[in-house]
Amino acid sequence: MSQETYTIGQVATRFNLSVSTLRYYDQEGLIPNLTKDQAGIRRFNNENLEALQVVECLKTSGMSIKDIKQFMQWSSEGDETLAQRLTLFQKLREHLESQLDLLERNLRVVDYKCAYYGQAVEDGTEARVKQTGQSIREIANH
Amino acid sequence: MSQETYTIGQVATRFNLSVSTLRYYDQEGLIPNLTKDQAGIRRFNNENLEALQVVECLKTSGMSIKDIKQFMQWSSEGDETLAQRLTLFQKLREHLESQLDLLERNLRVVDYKCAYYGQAVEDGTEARVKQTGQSIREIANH
DNA sequence: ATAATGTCTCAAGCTAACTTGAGGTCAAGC
DNA sequence: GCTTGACCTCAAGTTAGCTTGAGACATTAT
Repeated sequence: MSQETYTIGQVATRFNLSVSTLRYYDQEGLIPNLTKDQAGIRRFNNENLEALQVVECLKTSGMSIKDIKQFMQWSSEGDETLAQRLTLFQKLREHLESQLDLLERNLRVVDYKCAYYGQAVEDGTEARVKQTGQSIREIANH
Repeated sequence: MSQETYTIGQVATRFNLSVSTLRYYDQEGLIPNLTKDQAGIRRFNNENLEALQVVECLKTSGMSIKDIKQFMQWSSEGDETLAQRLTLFQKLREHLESQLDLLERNLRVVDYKCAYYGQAVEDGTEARVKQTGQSIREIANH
């Protein structure tokens, strides 16, 4: 377990976030137990970095800052909130599954569009490929 | 080819969008060739509905209104813009693939969290399951 | 007839998630 | 010793994507 700490600038680089975004997250309570040194400078430790990993996962899964904050609060409230946290992740799993489903359908449509416009560009015109075109719904529904 | 038309309310219901959202889309140029009757009421025909299908696909793939509008404009400019439209869909395909990748990684993390909190709830405490816990990065990277 | 329902425009309002700017501290390098 | 760069706070500004509200017609149900 390393005792090392990192500055906000280092963390920003590592997570590919801006410094002001990190300060905003701190302010919004997404990084529990983040402390400042005697000069008032934020010192990120490993626990903070792990929290940030979770934040990134939740954020890119579509969760709002407010809901992520709620989760972080529950986490710091101990065993009393275990059920809420379980429920949150179960809902998130369902959400992710339907997201994946949607994106896969979209990918099929986009693949078709690539083929369509690929042919059209080859032909120099949309006219021919337009004739044989399928509707989007046909493609999306496999 | 049906000649039928639909009111904004009917379309809103069918697409699960609000009436004001549809008006906003129209205003932003996402629905080419949408016409109004003598009373000034929007009449959606099949072409408009198909455009709306595309809008939904692009939107849920993460494209901005502005970029969707650009695509719709290109579409109505004819064969001169075929190359741009092809490029757009090729980029979108890449975007979708990395989106899918990310969400799949997130799903693995969330699955782990479900198992973690499932056990914790059973135990009545996080203490035990915390011992054996893996780091997020381990899970996300398979 | 009258009231409810659905449509319209146009302008203003709203929320989320940041970003920017002013004004200030501190440590390191020249 | 002074400037540069990284950090700080706090308040205000920004952008996207809608939503809401006021005021007005027109068609349908009672």
